[in-house]
Amino acid sequence: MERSNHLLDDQFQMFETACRRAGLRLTHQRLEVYRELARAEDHPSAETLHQRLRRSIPTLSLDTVYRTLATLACHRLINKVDTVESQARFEATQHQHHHLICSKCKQITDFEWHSIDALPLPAQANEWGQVESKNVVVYGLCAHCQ
Amino acid sequence: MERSNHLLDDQFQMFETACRRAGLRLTHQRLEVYRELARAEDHPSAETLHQRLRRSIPTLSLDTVYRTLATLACHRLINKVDTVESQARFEATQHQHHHLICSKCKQITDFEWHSIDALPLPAQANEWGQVESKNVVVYGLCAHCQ
DNA sequence: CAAGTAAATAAAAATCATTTCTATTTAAGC
DNA sequence: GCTTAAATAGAAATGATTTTTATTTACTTG
Ligand SMILES: [Mn+2]
Ligand SMILES: [Mn+2]
Ligand SMILES: [Zn+2]
Ligand SMILES: [Zn+2]
Repeated sequence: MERSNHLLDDQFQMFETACRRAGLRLTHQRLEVYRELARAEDHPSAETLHQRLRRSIPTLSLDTVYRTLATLACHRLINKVDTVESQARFEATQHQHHHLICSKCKQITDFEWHSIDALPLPAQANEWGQVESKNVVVYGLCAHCQ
Repeated sequence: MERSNHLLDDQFQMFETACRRAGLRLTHQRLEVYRELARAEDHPSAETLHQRLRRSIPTLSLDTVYRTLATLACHRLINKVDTVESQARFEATQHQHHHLICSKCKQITDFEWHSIDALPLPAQANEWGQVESKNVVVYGLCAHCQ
């Protein structure tokens, strides 16, 4: 289930290019925050990411993690995930997918649903405005929490 | 587009019954918080609701609004809406629907999509655990913000 | 490959959203 | 009406995130 290093390297190359295009400097911290998020499969919060990164960059400050995540989300290089939780959660992947969220343990799991992706929105939605994204959020109890 | 007073009255009767069943006291504040939320069509935050309610109940405290919303959400009498925003937003309606969220003005609009409601989730989701809810969140720019 | 410069960082303080604490009030059962 | 546990108001505390400021650093230009 884990993405290959090769694919991650590709993603990382694209990230550096995208930063340059966006006029964002390639700082050590920024690269490492992105790399850690890209490696993660659990939609970590800023705090979680900070804890993980401290092992390799002990001086990294939490506000830098927050600032970096905000900057990257603003440039659409990462996504802030919709949840009902107090801590915001993030992901680096750009592939179209949806979320299963456990009401109990708050774990967020990706899933694919191509028939939805292909289905056009109802007329009401198109009249509303210009659609940018369309995602399904499923709540429930994961197998582990039942 | 506004719900009739008759329907609101019905909803309100059901709310009182549900509170009794849940062992929740029918306090003036609780009834008014619910009534104000049921009347609202804009998925207000706790703060917004508090501002509106202060007109009629000047002594109502903000923490009571927060506490009440948390209690009612816990008993499934209202919903906390999934968003990427910092302030939590709420709705009283229980009918199955989905959300259009404007990335700019953050306005949340309801829409219906019956073909999705009827469509079974992919196998991957059913293996994940016990599903409780399934909602679509659409981001984009509303007509007004374009 | 040195400056020069604007952007980014670390650390601390501030702010915003929400929760907790405590004394007081009140709904509901008797 | 009286009792009692639940709910409220107001204040203080907490948790998450943002802002401020002085310092450092990536990238430009000569
Ligand atoms: Mn995801
Ligand atoms: Mn709604
Ligand atoms: Zn779980
Ligand atoms: Zn808008």
